[in-house]
Amino acid sequence: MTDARHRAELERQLAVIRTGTEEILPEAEFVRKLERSITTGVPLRVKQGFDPTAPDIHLGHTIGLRKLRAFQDLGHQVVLIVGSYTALVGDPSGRSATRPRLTEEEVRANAETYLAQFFKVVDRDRTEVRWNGEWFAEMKFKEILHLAAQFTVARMLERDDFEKRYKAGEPISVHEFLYPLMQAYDSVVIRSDVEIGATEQKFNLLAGRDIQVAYGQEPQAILTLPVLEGLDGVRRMSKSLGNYIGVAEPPTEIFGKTMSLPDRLIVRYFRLATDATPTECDEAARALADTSVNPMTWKKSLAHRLVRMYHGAADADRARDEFEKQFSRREVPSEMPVVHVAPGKFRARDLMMRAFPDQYTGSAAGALFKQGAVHLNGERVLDPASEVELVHGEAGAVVFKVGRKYAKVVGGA
RNA sequence: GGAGGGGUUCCCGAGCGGUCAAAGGGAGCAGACUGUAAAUCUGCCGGCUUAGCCUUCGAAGGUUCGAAUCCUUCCCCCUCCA
Repeated sequence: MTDARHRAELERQLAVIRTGTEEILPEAEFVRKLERSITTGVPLRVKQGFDPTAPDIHLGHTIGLRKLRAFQDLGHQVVLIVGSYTALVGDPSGRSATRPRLTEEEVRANAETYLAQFFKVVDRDRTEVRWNGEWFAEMKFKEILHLAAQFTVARMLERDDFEKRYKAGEPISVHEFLYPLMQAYDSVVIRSDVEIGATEQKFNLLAGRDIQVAYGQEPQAILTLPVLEGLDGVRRMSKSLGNYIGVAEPPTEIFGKTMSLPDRLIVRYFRLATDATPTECDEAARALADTSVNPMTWKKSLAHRLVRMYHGAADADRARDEFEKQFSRREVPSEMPVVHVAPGKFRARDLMMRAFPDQYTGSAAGALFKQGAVHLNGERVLDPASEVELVHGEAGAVVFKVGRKYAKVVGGA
């Protein structure tokens, strides 16, 4: 390739990499690395780690994953670190409390679920997967001391989350200080050129640079990605907050959850969580700025797009139809959980609790009746003690609606 | 090692011998309204065979007719000093 060709290729790659990226640090260093990769034909080693703590991948994670995929499509090498050992510590990032520590079995099971979902976005064939237990399990105490000696307590305490916890009088365990160092050491072992992570990971990512230098390596560049707000529209999307849309969730769930998003997040979701082109995103932004446009139309289009990405176009159409049927036209959904119960006479509350196993306590269920939340075959039932007869067979099935949830009870085995 | 402060229901946080299943806020759930948006109003929000009963206020004992509240021991956290 000629210099001009290299130049053009560099620009092309940078444009892709910068899209939806929060920060590249240090930018000039990154550009040099990329340039060198293009001229020498040696792909960049792009690192991302994850801790197998909460195995479900949600849209918040996909921002990073889609960036990894973009790197792959540009010909670079993705290195995924499974934090089997770091998970035993628990990342203090963004945390106001020490994380619970996991057992090794939990870690393994979580990692498997995670990987299956990870490769829905990232290309398996162009990914090197490494478990960091591979090197940490073997590490000698002397080596740990050497690693720990490369960083000072003052710098550790500069971290916003540590500082806040410290000032607030919250406990910080010594082992939590090891977390950034472990993540940094991963970069040394796999000789990372670039590490990507969410903005809140910035400290950990930067620590990698220092540690790589301490171990005689060229420091990695870091690339941070925005944090996606969850369904409440305020707090970050996370499994523990329960405000997430998981990529492995069924089509109707993804569609429905998307529809419950606050309107102001529509464009942001388009940009960060979908494969819509920048032009398409701009179009959505322009349309939504016009107050005569009903945001619902665009939200449906967002929901459809998200389902299509993870389940395909046919499922996306079905999810939309189902949504319109159930919520716009308030009809009974085509599918709902079915529970089989031996026929007989029941108090309404008891049958309702059978319809939604393990979801309600007797008190809670009784309260829902009194609040008018329970519908039985379309009719509101206020008295939890009213008698319901369940006869055998599909024809005598009873459909419960509690709030927005449906379930069917069929008599018989 | 010394001195002091503190552990309350999902979270924050009040209570400091009976009127406490425990104020208030947040989260959550439900009803009305609606676009499963926002805002607003209302109700629920430990459990149960629900006019009553049972189990909760770090743990275990004790005092008392009666304890989240008092005493003892223990566990844990924080701050300051070393």
